[in-house]
Amino acid sequence: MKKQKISRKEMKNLVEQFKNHIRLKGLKFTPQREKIFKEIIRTKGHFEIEELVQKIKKKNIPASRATVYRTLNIIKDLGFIEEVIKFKNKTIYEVSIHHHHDHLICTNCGKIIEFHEEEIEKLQDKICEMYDFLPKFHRLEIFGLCSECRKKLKV
Amino acid sequence: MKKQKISRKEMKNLVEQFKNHIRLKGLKFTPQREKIFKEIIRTKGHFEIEELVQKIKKKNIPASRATVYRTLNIIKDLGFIEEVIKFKNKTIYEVSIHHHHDHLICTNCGKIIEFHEEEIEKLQDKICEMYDFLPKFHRLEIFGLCSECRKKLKV
DNA sequence: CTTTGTGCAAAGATTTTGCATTGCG
DNA sequence: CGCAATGCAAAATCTTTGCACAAAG
Repeated sequence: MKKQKISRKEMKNLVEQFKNHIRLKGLKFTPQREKIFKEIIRTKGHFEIEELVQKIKKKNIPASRATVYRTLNIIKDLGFIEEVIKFKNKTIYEVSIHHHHDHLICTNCGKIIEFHEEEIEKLQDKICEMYDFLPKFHRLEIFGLCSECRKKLKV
Repeated sequence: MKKQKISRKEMKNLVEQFKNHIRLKGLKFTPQREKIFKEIIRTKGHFEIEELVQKIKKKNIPASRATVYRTLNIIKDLGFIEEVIKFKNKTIYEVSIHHHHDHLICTNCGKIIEFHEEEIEKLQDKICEMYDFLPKFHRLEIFGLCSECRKKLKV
């Protein structure tokens, strides 16, 4: 799975969106919020809060742990990042806008393989229609053993 | 979605399984473990730890919070309950053996609608084959607005 | 009897919050 | 300027752990 870096233009766009959303809510657009948002967006994939806090500390971005948590919640409420999954005692976030895939998660080594299957997406839409349910996003995770662990464990 | 109660026979069977598994691991089968296990199994669907702790307290089952946590982890390792999902700050467990369905989760009211779609299951198997991945269990969750909240919010 | 389990309270880990101060709009 | 955001440290949650005692096998 190739991860192309997000373009400068794309990022600018997203930050603009974020700014608008934040202002619409009567909140303020601060340097901290901008930088935290950018850090998150750059995470193409999954991330943990602690990881983010460390990254921010390392880059000398002036934002306290409390601010990171608070900002994270705002960004979540605005829908830029997705609800959390918890696996093996680690809480993992995902960036919604990058999330056009589902996951195979190895319960042995923790590896996450991404995939995308259009047919499944279609079936999901069908189900939502059946239940008159308006989907915002979804996640599909299959837990099991990856190829390597299978060999190692001989199963 | 109808929830038939688990039969006495079924329960006995499961407890027996649990006992065997636990002994195979060189662990001991204690009254606390049995009772906690039964409480969990009776939960046809989703449950939170705190809920379980309270239920146990209310029923005067002699098991401390620590024992509940410890037992929960054993039961999880043995595969009777599934990895955790975290949504809206609540950590939710699921009983694997009851879990033959997927979920529509309303992000507004928190309602959980269960569904099962054989086609999706088949497609998942196909994908696992493609990646030489051995599936143990999966979860598919679609987040969005349920019929009622749609009407209420007029979307 | 030996080894593991239990309860308790304390320690860890993670996330939230009160308050004085700073800074966006 | 006024109201919201920030930083800090303290508080609130959630979960694990050390230790002395109890109980399973």
